[in-house]
Amino acid sequence: MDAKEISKAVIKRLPRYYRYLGELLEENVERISSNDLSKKMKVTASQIRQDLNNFGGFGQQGYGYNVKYLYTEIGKILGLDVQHPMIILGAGNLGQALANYVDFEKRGFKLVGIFDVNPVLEGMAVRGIEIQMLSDLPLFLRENLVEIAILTLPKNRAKEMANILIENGVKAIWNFAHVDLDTPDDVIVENVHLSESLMTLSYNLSQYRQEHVEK
Amino acid sequence: MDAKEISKAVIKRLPRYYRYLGELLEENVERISSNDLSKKMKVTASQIRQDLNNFGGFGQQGYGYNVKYLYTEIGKILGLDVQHPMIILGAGNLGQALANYVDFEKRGFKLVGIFDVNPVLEGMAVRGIEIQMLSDLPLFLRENLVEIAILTLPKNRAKEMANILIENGVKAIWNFAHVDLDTPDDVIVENVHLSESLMTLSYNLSQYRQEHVEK
DNA sequence: TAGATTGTTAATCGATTAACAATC
DNA sequence: TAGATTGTTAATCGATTAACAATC
Repeated sequence: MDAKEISKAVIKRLPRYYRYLGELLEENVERISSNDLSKKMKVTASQIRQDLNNFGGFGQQGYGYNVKYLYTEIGKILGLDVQHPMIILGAGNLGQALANYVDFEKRGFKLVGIFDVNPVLEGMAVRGIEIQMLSDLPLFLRENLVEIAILTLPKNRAKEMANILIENGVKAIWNFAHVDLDTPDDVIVENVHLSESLMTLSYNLSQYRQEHVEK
Repeated sequence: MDAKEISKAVIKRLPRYYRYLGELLEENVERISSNDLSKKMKVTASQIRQDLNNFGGFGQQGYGYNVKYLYTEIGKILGLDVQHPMIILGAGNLGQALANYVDFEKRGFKLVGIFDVNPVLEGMAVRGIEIQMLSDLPLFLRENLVEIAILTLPKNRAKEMANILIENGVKAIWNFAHVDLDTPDDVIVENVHLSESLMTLSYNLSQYRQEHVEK
């Protein structure tokens, strides 16, 4: 029904708008113009207006944008107005770090299970949720509604578990494993490849040095 | 001296090439054509050739690319052939998770210090490195060469510490705090905004559902 | 030499910015 | 009404893909 396809670039920017609007809201700012926001965010005002207009006319000529309204609307667009039951596979440091992010819960991402292979961890609780064995995952998925799975497993096991998730109807995977998952079209994958991010940093650092006369 | 400016899009793809070439190397593949690599990586062969040619002619007509050679060369471009002394600010779950990534060390990213505000953590060691108090950071920076700082602190403290890092000559910040740092041109910042990544996932999930007849 | 595949130019596509009429 | 600022079209810029001559 929706005719216009929204570009990936726009979508990637939405959460950043949401963050800035949230900050303005905390500062009790009532309205903001694309121009003022553009200065804060260091993007062009034109881009802000174009981006927002992909989703409808949130502003008002001569006035600008109502911060609270825009914040709420972007929240809805991002799906933050509904609960997303979520599990974590891999209760290592990273898995536990993510489990402890209080902010996620605030935005509707509700942790309902944590799984690991290590029997030593079994029964240990993180934020009130007991760590279960990965072997119990298929049963858990049949008995509980899970929308999002967070994968913080080594790459081989990540691939294997991704298949189990897909077979059991999980529709979104937040993948921290250093591997590209092969998934059907109806499963959303968002990758966080930390080592690639660090390499990008390293590239920029090396490059900058070469351009600005090392030695 | 280098005339041609390399686009950000290309740079972001480099680590992924590096990862795939590393895998091929492990599988003892000696050479690969842009066409075969394009199938594996699900990008166009044309893009691969264009990307690589930004840095020089690594291939050979009629043959393709030598995997080992290309892997090494991309490694050099990414600055992985030299050591990067690195510290972590924030010894929470995320900081500890990053400290424990063995892979980083393999690529030249050498952890030389971990800092936190929590006195309870003082003296505790992660991977043989004792956690120090953040108040000791300026002194540490004056006495030790640090290239990269990893920021896993809450946003207010992150901003404050970023300034201290900059004042003391740290040239690159890997920022996990939910804030955009304001840094001079000669300081490289690479942001990892995890909550924004999760929101993108959430958007795609919601969108897919709306397009494919919920209910 | 014939076949394969790169390096590179040209064509296409998409995203960003500029400009301005519409309108609050 | 006059001023401000959006929504939106048009112009520009950049990135991707296609095509093919060069060459191993």
